[in-house]
Amino acid sequence: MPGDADPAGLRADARRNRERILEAAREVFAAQGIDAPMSAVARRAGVGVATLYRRFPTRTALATAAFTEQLALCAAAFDEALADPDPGHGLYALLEKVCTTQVTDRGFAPVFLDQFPDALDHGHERDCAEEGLARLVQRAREAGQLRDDFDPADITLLLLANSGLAGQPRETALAASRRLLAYFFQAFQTQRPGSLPPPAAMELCEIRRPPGRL
Amino acid sequence: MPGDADPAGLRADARRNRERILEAAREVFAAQGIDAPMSAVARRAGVGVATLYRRFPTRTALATAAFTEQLALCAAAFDEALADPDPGHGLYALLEKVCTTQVTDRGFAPVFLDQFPDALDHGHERDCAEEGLARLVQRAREAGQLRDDFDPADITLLLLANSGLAGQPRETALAASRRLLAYFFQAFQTQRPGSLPPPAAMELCEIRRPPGRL
DNA sequence: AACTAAACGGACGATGTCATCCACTTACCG
DNA sequence: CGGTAAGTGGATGACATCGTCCGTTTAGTT
Repeated sequence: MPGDADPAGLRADARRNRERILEAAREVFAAQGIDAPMSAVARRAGVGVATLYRRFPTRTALATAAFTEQLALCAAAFDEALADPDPGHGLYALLEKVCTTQVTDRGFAPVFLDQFPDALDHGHERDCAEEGLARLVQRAREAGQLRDDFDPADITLLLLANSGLAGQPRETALAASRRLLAYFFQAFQTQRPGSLPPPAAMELCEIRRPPGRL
Repeated sequence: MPGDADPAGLRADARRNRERILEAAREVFAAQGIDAPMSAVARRAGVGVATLYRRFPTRTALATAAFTEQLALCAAAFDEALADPDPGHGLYALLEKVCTTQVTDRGFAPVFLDQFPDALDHGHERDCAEEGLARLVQRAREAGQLRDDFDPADITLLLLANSGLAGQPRETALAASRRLLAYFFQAFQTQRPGSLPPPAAMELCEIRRPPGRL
């Protein structure tokens, strides 16, 4: 993918502008959502649109680069979760981290979901993330911290549900996300007599601009 | 609001076209989301854009009119829930109905949430819907079917979370929604030692085009 | 059948975004 | 310094959608 070509090879001023663009993109995307006008990003960065397009040929390239840091944080949380001796706690901490970011940064959710589970890969082999997640779930289940009929797809379910909270004012969304997570985790732990409806294999990258403004 | 002026006063052909437009709007909105081009609706209805705009001056007017039927169904479910001798069951049935519609009809969620709780009003006095919902919750709690720290705002939370599932393929979304609802209800019923994070008072009508396409 | 007001639909100007082009500027190297 | 390639930014054309205007068609009446 162009746009993330080694920034070290750039001239000093270009590298400076690249950073300003990324910062502007984070701000604008967080505030207006992922499909804010490119020109708005350029204006905020104090550069011309040409500079923006030269550095990041597509919106996707820009968004991906802009949220690399957040993605890295998620990946780190993923590693932590895998390393945590208490798998249930590790899983919870991971999901809390991701949910918080999803709900705080307006534009992050689409980027993240689009890249998921690659997003959590972060230097691991391909498919390692998905596998690691499965392992995390398995360990938590064996530790008696997840009900038997829990399915890894329920993670996806949680993340999608959480993404529905984005767009609320920041504090509200944060509070809502935490309560949602708490509800979910209590349900994840408590086995109940009746069986659950079957899990659905969701296409995470298929997140489409659902709500839209009225 | 114009657009829903008594259709009975219209000429026969105009009334016919009005129906075709509404049907087309339901189809197009369901398929492409609420901000599909107005011209697409007109084309599908087999009328010119002028006809569309004459009948429904704004997108909101069109969307509201198009989903009136679904809104009425929700309102009916609301009445049923209030009448149900088993308040827990009534509440569940109501939410299942709303969640299913939200997830099935792409464009319904924004319209519904924008009108909520008016949407459930349906002939009652203003604020009656919200009050009725509170009563429903209260009754269910007294019947021991809801935990003590359940908050009416958790209904909102559930609806928003469910709206995050829209945009998935129809069958997937349906399955996911049902599983989500099951998880939620188990959590709603099961009191647990630790306390929940506080509920957040969410602005339902503040649903903004969050995800957007990457 | 003839008349008229209602209804129609395509054309059109306005607006906003995208993404490229090109003439000008500037950082870096000798 | 001075040369030059990299970098820049605004102008620009392509494109899509919006919402209105207006000449034409048609339903309903006499």
